[in-house]
Amino acid sequence: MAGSGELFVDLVRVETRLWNAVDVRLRAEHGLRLGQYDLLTVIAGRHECRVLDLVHEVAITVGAASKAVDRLVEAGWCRRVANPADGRSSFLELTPSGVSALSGARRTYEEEIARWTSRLLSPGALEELANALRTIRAALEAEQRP
Amino acid sequence: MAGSGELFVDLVRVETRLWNAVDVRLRAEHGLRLGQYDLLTVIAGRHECRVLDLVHEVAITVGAASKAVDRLVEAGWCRRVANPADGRSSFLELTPSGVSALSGARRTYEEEIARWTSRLLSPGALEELANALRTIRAALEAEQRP
DNA sequence: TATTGTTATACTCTATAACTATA
DNA sequence: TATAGTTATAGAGTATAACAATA
Repeated sequence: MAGSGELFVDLVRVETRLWNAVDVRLRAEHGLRLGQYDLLTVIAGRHECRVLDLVHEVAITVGAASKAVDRLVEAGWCRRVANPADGRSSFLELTPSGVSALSGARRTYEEEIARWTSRLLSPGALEELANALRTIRAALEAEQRP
Repeated sequence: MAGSGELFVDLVRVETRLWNAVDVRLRAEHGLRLGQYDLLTVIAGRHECRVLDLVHEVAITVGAASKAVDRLVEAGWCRRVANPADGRSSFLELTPSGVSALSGARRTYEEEIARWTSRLLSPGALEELANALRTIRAALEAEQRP
């Protein structure tokens, strides 16, 4: 049990610094924040994505998600379309501009992450890391699921 | 190179959810936020800790660090003492109340993190994960060093 | 002139909760 | 009554920059 705390500190520091490194490049080269890139990717990857789906996937509050979507809409990358089955919610869809912003940013995103992962670790160590993170993520989401 | 993006998303989700899980328990059981626990640990672990040392260790801005220290002082966990060698900066020190808050919180912190790491992965997988994170952290800090 | 730290502005996110509309 | 989402408040973070004090 001792030592897990150090592991967590390393996890937090890596996440913070890697997030910042990717964010700096996305903002400079594509005018897109990493948080927005993240949301656009979730919207693109779900069939009928609602605000609450973003909340559960990204683990932010409903209010923050609602305002973040406002900013995506304002930037022209996303729109709300009526949900015919439930008048309380809308489905979120990328606009053509959103699709193109996302695909332009993806190259930078993958490249910067690869600099600190696949170019730094052996294929075996990378695979182990990916497996461990998947395992922990699944356990956390199983318990924290609403 | 493809697939590193997924790894990063898992890293971010694990960090967010694990941070939240620990933060909830620390606030409920010890009246301490995880961000404050983190700063107090850094201060406790450095001989003559200045505000700029927090900035470099935790990767926050100078303004945020200065205000965070104000709140630690206000809570009675920390004090600024004059730096005799440099009148521009102070050394940060834990008060007895800060030392006891930290040691009380440490048990909860280690226990909650262990739930999602050492109790979830084999000793070998845990060791691999710790090594990978240490490697990536060292590389990021070497490049981002001020 | 450069460094350390404080302070200020504007924006984003947090927790929390009131509120509307719909199921 | 419960759920989906919007809106509002206060507190804490971000970026950015002006600023004071000291090196």
